[in-house]
Amino acid sequence: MEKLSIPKGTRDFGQIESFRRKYIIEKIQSNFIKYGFAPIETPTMEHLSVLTGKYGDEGDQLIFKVLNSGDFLKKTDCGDYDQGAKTLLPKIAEKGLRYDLTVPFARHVVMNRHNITFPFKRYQIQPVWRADRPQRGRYREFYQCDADIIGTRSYWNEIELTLLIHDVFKSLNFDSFEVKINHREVLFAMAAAADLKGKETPFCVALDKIDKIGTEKVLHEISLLQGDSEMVSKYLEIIDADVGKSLKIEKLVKLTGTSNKGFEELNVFFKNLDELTDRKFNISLDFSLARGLSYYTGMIYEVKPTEVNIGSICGGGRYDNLTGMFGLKGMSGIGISFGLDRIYDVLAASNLFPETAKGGPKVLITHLDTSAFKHGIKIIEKLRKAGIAADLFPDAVKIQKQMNYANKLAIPYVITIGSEEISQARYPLKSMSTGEILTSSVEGIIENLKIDRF
RNA sequence: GUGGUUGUAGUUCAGUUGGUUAGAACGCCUGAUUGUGGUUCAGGAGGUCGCCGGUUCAAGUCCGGUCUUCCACCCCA
Repeated sequence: MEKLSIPKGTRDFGQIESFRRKYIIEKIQSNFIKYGFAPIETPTMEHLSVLTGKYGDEGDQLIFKVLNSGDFLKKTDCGDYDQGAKTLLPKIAEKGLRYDLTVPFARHVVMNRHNITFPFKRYQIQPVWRADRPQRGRYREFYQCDADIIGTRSYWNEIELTLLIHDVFKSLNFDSFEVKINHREVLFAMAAAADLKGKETPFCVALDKIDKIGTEKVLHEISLLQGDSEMVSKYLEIIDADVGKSLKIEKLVKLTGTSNKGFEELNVFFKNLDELTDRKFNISLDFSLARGLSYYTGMIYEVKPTEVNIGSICGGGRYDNLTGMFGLKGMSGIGISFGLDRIYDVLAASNLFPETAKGGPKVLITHLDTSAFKHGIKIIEKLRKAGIAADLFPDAVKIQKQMNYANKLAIPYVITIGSEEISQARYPLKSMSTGEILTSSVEGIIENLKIDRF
């Protein structure tokens, strides 16, 4: 028989991993709720017509397609085969696994537009699938945690989501991250002023790589686009300049000779952020930040860990016409997406999971004979009613084995029951870390466990 | 999608220019130890060397394919 395995880029999560993932999800979710978002869920599969064409040609290739059920070759003939995959595909597959949560969300909004009250705030925490080649921090199945506000253009949305980013990472005790801000309109102005109109995308893609490949190579890559290289090298100077945000904006306005609403919105954003909150932020204005997804039209942001090299762990931005792809125009919105799997990797690398994020019982009841086991059932009922995660060792085996079980599972407390305990109704509560034993009534044990006395 | 890389016990890894019965450490199981775990000691189980094919008297070792791992591109959470 073949060796058992799981598909490339997918993973099993053991008990500790699962519990830790739940811990992160719980923190993100409670912050979403605190900020007034309510959940929705969408199906794992969407029609390919919903998914394709929304992520660019590259993206379309990375969508997992679902083969039609039954005889999927029924609608095809030899000619289709000769024409190649592009012709054949729509005839054998009409569904695909969702690639992100934003496009299904847009579809949901358009489908339910008459029942939705705008502005609509929803959050969504579900897995997505990409047929990418796996790498560090890059999986074929991974979770996104999205929060979007759609149907409003208020400057407050940008502020609110920024505060949300702060609060989420704060609640995870994680502070070595940097929030980067930019604006799509500013990028367009930069491209236009450098004679690169119509080549915005390759311009942005090249600019975005500045951290990775350095200014020299970025300059070279952009020079291949045949724009105004001198202008571009001045951009790079401003990007590197160690000056305040408003001055940076001012310099770029002067250089490009244009001042569209992007520049203005950035100014307003930073001014408001300073006025409205005393939260400590590592937040910067980075004119090289581009972000891949093409549907963004306004402010964009990205969160990168500063001490772990794993790419971005959170990103988002404003889009003016997300639902336009499904025929509903004039619906502005803004969204954010936390990458659960990468956040997990970063917290693991930084050793930031609390001891409590491991699950399992808090106390194990061990027993010396069958009557002790039966008595244990009564005790465990009381413990569980009191809300204590408790377990009763299920088999009649030597006490060493039972202790060993508690030890292996890192169960912090053990109660041992024998004939003496039954007759006196007092039980020894042992701390597995210190070895100390406290003997008391069941009520006393419950009290001790609730406050972690020792 | 392009280029490279990895695969031997549950885990981390040895394994010489192809040559008898493939090793270690840790982990696991049993006992020393019939009401209290972690230490120690003694013993034990566990591998068709990723899979398929080829070269050879002989393949864990060489060759081809395939899958997998990780990495660099592309792109991205």
